This record gives sequence, structure tokens and C-alpha cells, in this order.
Amino acid sequence: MAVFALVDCNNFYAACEKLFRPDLKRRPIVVLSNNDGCVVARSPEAKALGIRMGVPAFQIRGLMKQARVVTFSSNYALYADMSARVMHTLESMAPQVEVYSIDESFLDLSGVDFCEDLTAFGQRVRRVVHDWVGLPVCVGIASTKTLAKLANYGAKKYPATGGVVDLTNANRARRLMALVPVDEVWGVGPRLSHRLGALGIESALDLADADPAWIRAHFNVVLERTVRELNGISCLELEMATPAKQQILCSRSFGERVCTYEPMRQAVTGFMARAAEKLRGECQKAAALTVFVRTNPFKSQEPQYSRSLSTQLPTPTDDTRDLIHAASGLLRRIWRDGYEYHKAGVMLGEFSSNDAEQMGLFEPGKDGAPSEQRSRRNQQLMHTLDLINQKCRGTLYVAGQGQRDAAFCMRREHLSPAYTTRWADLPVVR
DNA sequence: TCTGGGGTCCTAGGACCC
DNA sequence: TCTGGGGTCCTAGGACCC
Repeated sequence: MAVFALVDCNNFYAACEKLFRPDLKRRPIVVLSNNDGCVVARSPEAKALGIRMGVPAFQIRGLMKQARVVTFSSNYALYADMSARVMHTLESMAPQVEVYSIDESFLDLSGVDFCEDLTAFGQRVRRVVHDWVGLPVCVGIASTKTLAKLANYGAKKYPATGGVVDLTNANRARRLMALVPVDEVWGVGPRLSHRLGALGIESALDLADADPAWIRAHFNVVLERTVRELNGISCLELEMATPAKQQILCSRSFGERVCTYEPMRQAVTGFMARAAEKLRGECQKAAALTVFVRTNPFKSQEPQYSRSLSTQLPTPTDDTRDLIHAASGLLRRIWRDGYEYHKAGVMLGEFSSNDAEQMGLFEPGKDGAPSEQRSRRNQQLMHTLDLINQKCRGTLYVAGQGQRDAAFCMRREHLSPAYTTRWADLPVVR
């Protein structure tokens, strides 16, 4: 029997911030999304105050002040580094690890039960991650990924479990499923749980006991797989190799509204430069490009405008300058004066790998020495650009991006130091 | 004043082919 | 009056995930 474990960090962003601020040990803290918009992580103390996940920060300003909640802006450099430490630790403890998101990993524990009790293994994972990295994790163990997710939910929700739940026993799995609302099942979101509820399927157990064929006919094949997984039939394997991306998106809400063309052009240029960098990081070239702009949909009393436009590139490319040129053309066509823009972004798609290049029919052939030399020079230029920016982000940038302190930049008023990734920000113990 | 960003997969329906 | 059957590909939109 296959055995999976899901290891998930508790309140990951909040735990990262607290780790470097022992003075805040028992204080409620929250971490906000980009632009200091919504709450995306809460310490247990903040949860106890009733602060909900995803709530806009301005709606709870009063409560935050009254309860002296400490606020942090998202510090992704810190979280990514702490995540890597947790994942490396897990890789030293299990034969196969799938990093599923910034704060959770699936482990393949097949065979582990022959030499160690699975719950004891889970406890050991918790101890080692805590001792080596300093972060609390919970461990869910089961014969399918969906059940491992559910086990992890139980481990987090019920402290008496000691942070580890093993559901490899089917009766135990059924007992927990009876207690879990169906919308906590992996793959069941608000829409599905609403439709399921109308059919009398309210708990995870109700869903597990539904007929898979009936579910497929009335919903879809994904939910059918979920039903089977809840019954211990593994349909989802561990994904060891990260699949190649099919799409790269770079978008932001603006710190201040954008009403004129020039700052919008600078913002879109910046998004495109970043997307091109990600594309080269994937060793891919893109053949399709989309630009979109929109006003703030929450301000329904103001004039609304939302438009996106796509184009095919004559030849797949990863050159920042080609991509910016194409994006600028699209932006000119969708831009309308007279609106207060709130967000914009670019999307790259239709990737091909660097070694399988389809030339345009009417382009000079590869044999033409001048064009080949030019193309190699361009590649080297992009490579050098990336090398320098990897060492220090933002060193080299396209003039069209404008300055970093431009009005459209993100709001991050509560940003913590880059404790682990910048020498000047190293924490000091006196 | 203030409401995130970045992805994936599936389905339905239309266009088109022989 | 009567108007096939079987298939592919593409796109938009919906739903989900963290």
C-alpha cells in the first residue's frame, strides 16, 4: 500500500515573522497581501480575535488597534528562504518529496511503516523541523494524497493529536471524515460545496459514500477522483519533477491609481521585463502574449473599464526587448483616457523549449551568418542581464520601466528586514 | 483612502475536417 | 418532407489550489 504524508507549516508567514521577533511571542500578528491589502496569515492569537483569512485590512482597522495587533507586509524573500530550509530538512528524512507549495510538501512513506511506526515518524519530522529551522509543522499520513490532506486538517484542528494524524486505518479515516465539513476536502471549493450541500452531501464522509459514477455524471471527473481518493484508492501520484510551466503571469494592483498613459506604460514594461526573466529561468520561449488593464471593480460608482488583448509573436522569443515592444503595441491599443486604473498585467504562453525552435517562413535562414551572430549576441546579453540581477535584484533594468519609487509601486508599509538574505539585515543577538 | 498574485485543469460549444 | 457520423482543435469561462 502506498503511504503519503502531508507536512504543512502552521501559519507559515506569521511563524516566519515571529521567529525573528521573539519579543512578539504571545502577541497577535497578521501578514498582509501585496499592497497591504488583505490578511493572508494570522498567528493563533490573531485567529482567536476572530480575524478571518482574506479580510481587507481596512475593514478591521479598529479591532487591530484596540487589540494591539502587529502588522507585517508580505516579505517573500524571507518566506522563500525559510521554505527552502524546511524542504531541505524534509528531503533528508524521506526518500521522495514533492514540494507542493511554499509551505507544504507531500512525502512518499511507502515502506517506512516496516521500520518505524508512522505516528512516531510524524513526531520525529515535527521535532527535527522545529530544532533545525525553528518552525512548527503538522503531519497528516494516509494512503492517498486527499486523505493525507484531511489528516493534516485533523492534526491542526485537534491539539490532542499532538500535530500528527495517521489515517492509514480505514475506520479511523471514516470517523474523522464524519466530523469534517465537505468544503474542507481538497478540491472542493465554495461553489461545489454549495451544490453538494443542496444534494444532502455535507460532510467529507457523505462525499466518500457517494457513487463515483453518479458524481462523474453530475459533476466532473475531478470530483470523481476525489471520491475514490477519500476511499483510499490512490489516483494522484507524487509529482517529483516540477512540470514545465504553461503560462507566466505578472500583474499588480497599483499603490496609487494610474490615470495617465506614461506611468501605465512604465508599469507594463516592468511586468514584461519580470515575466521575460521568469521565462528565461524556465529555459523557454513564448509565442503568445497578453496585456490587460482594469479599473477598481470595488468602486462600482466610478466608471469601469477592463480590457485585455493578445497577440502571436512571429517567432517564439525570450528577449526582453522583443517582448516589451510587443506589449507596448498591445497597451496602446487597449488604453483609454479618462479612467482611474487600478491593476494591469502581462501573460506569456505557448512555450517552446530553447532547443526546438521553429523559424518563421519568411525570416532569413539560420545559415545567414549575420543573423545567427546577432541572435547569439542577444542571447548573451539577456544571460548577462539575468546573472547581474540574480546577484542583486533590480541592478539593471530597461529605461522604459521608470524609477523604482514611481507612484504605481506597491505599498509595503510594514515590511520586515531581509533577515536571512541580506548581510546588512542579519539579526543581532546582544 | 484602503479589497493579492500566480497558477492548473476541465468542460462546453463552435468551427472545421472527411 | 426528408438533411450523417465521427472526429479534432481551439477558445472562453468556470472552478479549484495556495
